[in-house]
Amino acid sequence: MSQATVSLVLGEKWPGRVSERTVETVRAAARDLGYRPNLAARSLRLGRTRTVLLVVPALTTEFFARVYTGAERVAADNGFGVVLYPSPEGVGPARDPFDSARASLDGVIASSMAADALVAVRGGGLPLVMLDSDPDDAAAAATVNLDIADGARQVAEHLLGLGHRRVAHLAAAVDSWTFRVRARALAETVDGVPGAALSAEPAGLSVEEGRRAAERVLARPGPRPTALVCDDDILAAGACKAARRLGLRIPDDISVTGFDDLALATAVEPELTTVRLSAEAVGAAGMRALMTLLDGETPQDTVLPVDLLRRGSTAPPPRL
Amino acid sequence: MSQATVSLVLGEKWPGRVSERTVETVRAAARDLGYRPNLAARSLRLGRTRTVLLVVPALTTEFFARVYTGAERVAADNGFGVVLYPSPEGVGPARDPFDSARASLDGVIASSMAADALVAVRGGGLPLVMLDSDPDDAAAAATVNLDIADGARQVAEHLLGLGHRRVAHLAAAVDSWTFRVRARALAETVDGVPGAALSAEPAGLSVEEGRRAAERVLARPGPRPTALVCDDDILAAGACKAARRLGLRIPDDISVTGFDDLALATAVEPELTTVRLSAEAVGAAGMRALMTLLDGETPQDTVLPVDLLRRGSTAPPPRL
DNA sequence: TTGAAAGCGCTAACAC
DNA sequence: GTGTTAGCGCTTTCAA
Repeated sequence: MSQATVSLVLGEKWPGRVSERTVETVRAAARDLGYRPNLAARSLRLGRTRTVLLVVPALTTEFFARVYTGAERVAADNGFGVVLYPSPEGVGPARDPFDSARASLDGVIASSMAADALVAVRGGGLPLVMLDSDPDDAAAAATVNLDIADGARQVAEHLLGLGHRRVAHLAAAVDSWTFRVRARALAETVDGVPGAALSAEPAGLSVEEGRRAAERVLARPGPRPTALVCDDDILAAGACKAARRLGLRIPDDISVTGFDDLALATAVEPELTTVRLSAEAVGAAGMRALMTLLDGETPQDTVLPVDLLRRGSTAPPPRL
Repeated sequence: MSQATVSLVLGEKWPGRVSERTVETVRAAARDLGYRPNLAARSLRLGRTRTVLLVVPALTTEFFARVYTGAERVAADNGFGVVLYPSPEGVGPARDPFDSARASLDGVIASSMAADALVAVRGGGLPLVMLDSDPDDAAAAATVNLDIADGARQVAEHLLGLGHRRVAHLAAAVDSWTFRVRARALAETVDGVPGAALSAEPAGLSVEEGRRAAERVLARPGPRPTALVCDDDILAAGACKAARRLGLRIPDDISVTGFDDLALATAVEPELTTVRLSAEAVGAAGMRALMTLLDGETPQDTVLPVDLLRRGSTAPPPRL
């Protein structure tokens, strides 16, 4: 029995070339011997690795863990593996993502938030799908976005509809497309209502920094905002803590909104009004786009819808 | 210039065999050409892949995302890559982890909670490090544990010291060593104090299920427990919600404790008294043990210390 | 100090 | 319908 025959059978390329009887023999032998193909050899021969790199800013945020989960599922369905490159937070020289990924790669999916790693990724010359990033960016063969602008608009309209006129935006202190979009859509919507005013305050992406930013906002001279729009749920949790420390009740005295709908959003009291972003869908759509690309076709840019979840942290502003 | 010379230089095996001048020439050329060694070929030749599989129950829980982060850091320092196998939650046939990992593997690190995947892992014949699992388990060449028993004891002593005598345990409905240890240590400590009683209530690992379990506990006939010990912070967040729905104040009417010290623990109000488990340290120690194993040495079993963080969710029980 | 050559395990083209 | 063979890119042994 030759190697070639075995390869044909195990690669499901035998119909019309190998007899049924031989096929059975091969399969039985493979099973009995516990045969496992050597992936390194296969990769070497084929020049493809069936491995994809996913570049995310950090895994410890539930959001990107979910993105990974969605991406991994689709990859597995296509016989691909996913290697993660969590771009190092803060200081320290970013390791070369292509070196860190011990495997050779067939393609890359990258979040726009993993800014540090992007330069290297762009230079990689590999098929690239960008997540949640500027669709006009020429580097990516495809982009998968959430309709973040619509989400921000829905938040603003919800709040304005409740009667809020002084809104403060706790804006993520991260220079990334997704946060710029939030700020712009929010500003446009609020500006569209006479007498409504928006202020912004930058905040690092943690509960603690969210709390401090909210305290700065609430300590400002002049009339206090009646609603705090936060760039994500973590910030919103921090904002709630700040409000409570100052003796303000949520939502009676002040409304708070988040983004993402993390587990956190329903763990806090009151539950957060937030914009649900389906992180798993982002990961899955990103991987699907990359698979299309690897098949030599051109994937469509995807924009995934988002919904506003009205929960307990928003209400009409207090009467004067 | 031959392949061999280049290989020697790039593999840092040249001293005494290649002239300094040639070394420089090779390095310059490699840089100019942007040469990247083909890992598949190297793996094929060496029979080792410098890739490790990390088996975790789910990434979307912050805890295991942190374990990955710690493991990945140590792996990268040793020139290894990490492939994740998040064992499928709930139903569905578990894919073969060795198939899912597209690379061939040099070793495996597995959490005891990823029960489904374990059978396949054990059969792999690869060096295996188990995380947070029974040290008597013979399958693993090494175990890395947290001193969970000590954590549970500290929680119990803290509560007993505050004067609590009726304690309920919201026990994770997962059959895993780590949770059995918590239950046992808690029971032993409470039993050591005359007049103190412990009851247990199983709960799925989510805020919602934690809330329901706590509601069951608090609705039981007879005197209400004055403290709720929860197997993790997520459950504790649910328990807090249950208490509040019943009009109980935390910690005045009832104390609540968690485990893990997730971001959630300080996001809720009041902040949770909890046992800090350093998930990153677990991942890092696990990877270090595996590296030792791959060097042909025998790693020590590791037990990492834990600390009780006393925060706002515990206080003396209400006076009768 | 450098080069030539073998071979890791696989797949695909081609010969039988 | 099956077998033979070349060669993917690398490391290592051995010869020059």
